Amino acid sequence: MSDSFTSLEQSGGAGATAPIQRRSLHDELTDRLRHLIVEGDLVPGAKVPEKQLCERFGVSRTPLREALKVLASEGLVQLRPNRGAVVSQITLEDLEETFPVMGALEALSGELACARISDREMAAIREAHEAMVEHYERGELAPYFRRNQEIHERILQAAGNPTLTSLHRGLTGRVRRARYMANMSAKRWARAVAEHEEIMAALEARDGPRLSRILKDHLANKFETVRAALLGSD
Amino acid sequence: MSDSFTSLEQSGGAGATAPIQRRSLHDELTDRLRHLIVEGDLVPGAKVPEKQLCERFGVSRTPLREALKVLASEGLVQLRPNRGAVVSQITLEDLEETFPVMGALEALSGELACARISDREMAAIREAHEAMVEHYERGELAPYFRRNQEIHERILQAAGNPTLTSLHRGLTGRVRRARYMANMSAKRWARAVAEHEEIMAALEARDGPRLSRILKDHLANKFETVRAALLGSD
DNA sequence: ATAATGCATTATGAATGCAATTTGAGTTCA
DNA sequence: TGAACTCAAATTGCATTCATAATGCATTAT
Repeated sequence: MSDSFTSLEQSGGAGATAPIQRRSLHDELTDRLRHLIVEGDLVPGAKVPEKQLCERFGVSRTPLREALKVLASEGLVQLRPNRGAVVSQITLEDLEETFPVMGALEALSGELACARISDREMAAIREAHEAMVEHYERGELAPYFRRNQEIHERILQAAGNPTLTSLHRGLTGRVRRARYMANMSAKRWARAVAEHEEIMAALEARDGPRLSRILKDHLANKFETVRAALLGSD
Repeated sequence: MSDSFTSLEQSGGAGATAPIQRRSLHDELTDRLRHLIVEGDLVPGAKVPEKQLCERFGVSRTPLREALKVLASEGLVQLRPNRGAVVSQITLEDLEETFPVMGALEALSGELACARISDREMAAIREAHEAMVEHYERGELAPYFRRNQEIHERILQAAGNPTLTSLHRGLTGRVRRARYMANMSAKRWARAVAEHEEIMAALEARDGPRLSRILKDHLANKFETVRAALLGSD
């Protein structure tokens, strides 16, 4: 949904002739607030006091409120009339409906990526994959997740469909706040890595339908992992 | 005395005790502007002068500008710093990347709908389908399209996934502005109706995977129709 | 003591004001 | 003629102000 973003970075090689990047305050604020929410600095359910944030960022309420409207349309905050904004909670039910959609989007990304991916992009994904597997073998969870995410993002990128990327990014932002990664059973982790081996195989074979299927299943399993983590079972 | 009091509260029928619902201006404005854009009253490429719209709606610039920020995040307008908003153009390239995504979303909706649809919903879709076919046979294009859209919306609804519905609605809004429906060849029209027969068959058989496939193909064909209409060929 | 009421305080929704930027007509100069 | 410049008018971005609704607290009644 940040299409307005791409339109900004249009012309200009580097250097003295490059247009001066001037972002409007509301745009900058939207990004910063989104970051605060997605990264968990503003916890779900917390009120979003305008005055306090205005002082923190040194701006007036006008651009801040504009930013809140946008974040509300993204589903990250809820605006209660005359009662201010709260960081929206993410429930298990939300995840239950979000993951299938992400699965469908990723499945499409796999199909498109197989048709369009360049050797350079393929190499980058292969590299990220191998780094991820190393982290797995060393039991390094956080770096594993970063690489994991990188791989999925790169496949999205390779698909070359900004609309698709944008929708997916929005859902990722919502889901990431669930912070489920802490506990994942050894069994589930092994399975995820095995699936990633399949992903690589299908991608390198440019087998779109197969990659599509694997990614969809992969996301479904990921949801099961999340569910288990949130319920404390498994 | 107290009698008349209590009787007021209790007898008041449906509305009397229901919470008074108030909408904020920006919320109302967002909907109205979105409608103006999606329905083509504001043509793509046109500037959106704040002052003029403020007078038209009788509000100040603040809530209007908030609404524009939201519409920009939906991709319906573009905000150029210090230069105001324009209704974003929809290019063939945009459609080319939007339709596959809509296809993926509708495919998912078909799969979910088959698993969850109620008899009542099924009956409503069947009814809309038959009305649509009648319009086809009479060559009534506009009513045909309305019913067509209704069917796809009802399948979405039956899928019972608000996130999915919401993303799909956003894409529909962007696409509808292309106003391609004017000219559709008899051949393409016949094919679309035939596909809808298949959709009904798969749905009534609760065959999720099949419906999923059909819907994806249906959307792909729809894109071809749109492309042909926009290029003036076929 | 507990619950209900009224009032002061605070926060939110929207309008207005002001500085900065863009736009475009009119003018100058090649 | 037309390209470039000047400057007023219009438009936009943001801050400030005003009006209204919500919240917290003291008081009162039960």
